[in-house]
Amino acid sequence: MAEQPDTKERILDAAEALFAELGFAPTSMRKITGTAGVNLAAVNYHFGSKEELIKAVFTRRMAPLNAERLRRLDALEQGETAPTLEQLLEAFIAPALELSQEHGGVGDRFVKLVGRSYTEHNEALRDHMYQLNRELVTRFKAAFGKALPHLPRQELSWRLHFLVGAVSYTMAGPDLVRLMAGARISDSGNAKALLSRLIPFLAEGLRAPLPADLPQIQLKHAS
Amino acid sequence: MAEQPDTKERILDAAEALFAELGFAPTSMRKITGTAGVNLAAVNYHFGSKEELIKAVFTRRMAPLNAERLRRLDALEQGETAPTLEQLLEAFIAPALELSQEHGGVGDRFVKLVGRSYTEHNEALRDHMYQLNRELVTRFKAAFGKALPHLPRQELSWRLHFLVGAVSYTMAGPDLVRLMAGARISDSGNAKALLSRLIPFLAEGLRAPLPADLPQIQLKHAS
DNA sequence: GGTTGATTAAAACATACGTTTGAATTATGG
DNA sequence: CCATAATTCAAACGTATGTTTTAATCAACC
Repeated sequence: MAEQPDTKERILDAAEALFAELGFAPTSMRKITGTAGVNLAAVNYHFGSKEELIKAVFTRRMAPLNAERLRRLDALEQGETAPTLEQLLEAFIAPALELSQEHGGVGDRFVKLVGRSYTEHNEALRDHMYQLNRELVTRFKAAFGKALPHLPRQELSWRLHFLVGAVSYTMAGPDLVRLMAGARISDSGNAKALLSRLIPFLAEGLRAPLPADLPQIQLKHAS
Repeated sequence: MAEQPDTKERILDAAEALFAELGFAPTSMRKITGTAGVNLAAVNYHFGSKEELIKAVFTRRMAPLNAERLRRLDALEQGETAPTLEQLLEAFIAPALELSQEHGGVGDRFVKLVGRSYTEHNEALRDHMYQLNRELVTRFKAAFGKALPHLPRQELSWRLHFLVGAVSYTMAGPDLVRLMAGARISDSGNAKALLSRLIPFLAEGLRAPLPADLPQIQLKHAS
């Protein structure tokens, strides 16, 4: 009943890199196994199918990433003063940026992949990501709600949606747009700089006054 | 030298819908021509290849969309007072939302598609989109720069990047996240509501104070 | 109204895909 | 050290892909 740490890991590494570079559909089993230096049948043997391999690629890194995010959220919530928006944003974003610098930039591939997964046309993967992120979303949504007590719940949902969009797009977006800004995220110094750029933008966005002309909701105006 | 407006348009319509629903790779020529009710060879005859068809799908609607955006920008810049951030944002976003409601919701498919195109793994398409958006980006970047005179140029680039991310993700993102917020963009009333939600969020984000701890740039502080 | 060029049609092209098979090989446990 | 399970391997499976081909059909023009 062997279980060497070799073949499966090599497949996951190769798949992760190729998925990030090419996308899921254009990444064939032959490219994956060729890059990994293993036999073509190894993927089906170890993972069952290409679809299951895709899920495994995400699971491997998503679980530790979200655990770290929740660990930081716990730390903030155990402090004496209520966490600020900026602190919550850092707890959410920083672990992803740090992951992107691990292993000499290998993690960057995964972060890119995660951002792209949200717009991928793959229902099974979306379901899987939804489950992987379920607790995370619940916890952070509640925390942001406490930090923005005057914001109606539906408004909060939308703003968090915008937030995730800005973050995902920044991490997953085409290099074209990154280059427009003259920097690469994976460069070590720039991760911190990116964080200190994202956080004020998002924090002020979250704090924005309520839209005046929303027809559908009766707002209780805060005095 | 006939040129009936039929076959090519039907192919474009079918391809647009299928690309938005399934993505590029999983949408086969046979699905496209089958949906359009034309012969399999029609795509290669009229467009040359699948790749060229993809480009054509984007070109068809992108050109009028960006023309409308620039028309509104022109109108704002010809006014007596300098355009506000909110006005610029509306000029940029509203035409896309309006397009999404045209033709009984058919345009919604395209708007979704545009958002997704930014994260698609297709270099040729990215180049094509870059060219289609080149003038637009230049003009709006300059306009935002005038509205935010104290913001360093590089900082502006990043914030516009975040902006595009939030907008694209909102329009293209998985229905999962939209449903979380309890609304569908394509519903007619919600487009206006979405606009009045996005604009304050983005405007305040753009107005956010400069990040304090950026090591790499020497800032000229405005008095 | 026949001729020319543009369009459609049916069929086949070669290639690449994900997966399965069955034997060879390796590691494991008694 | 043999038996047994786990893994690797080369090869083939059937299917689906984008594209091309060749003939049939259609429209317009002199």
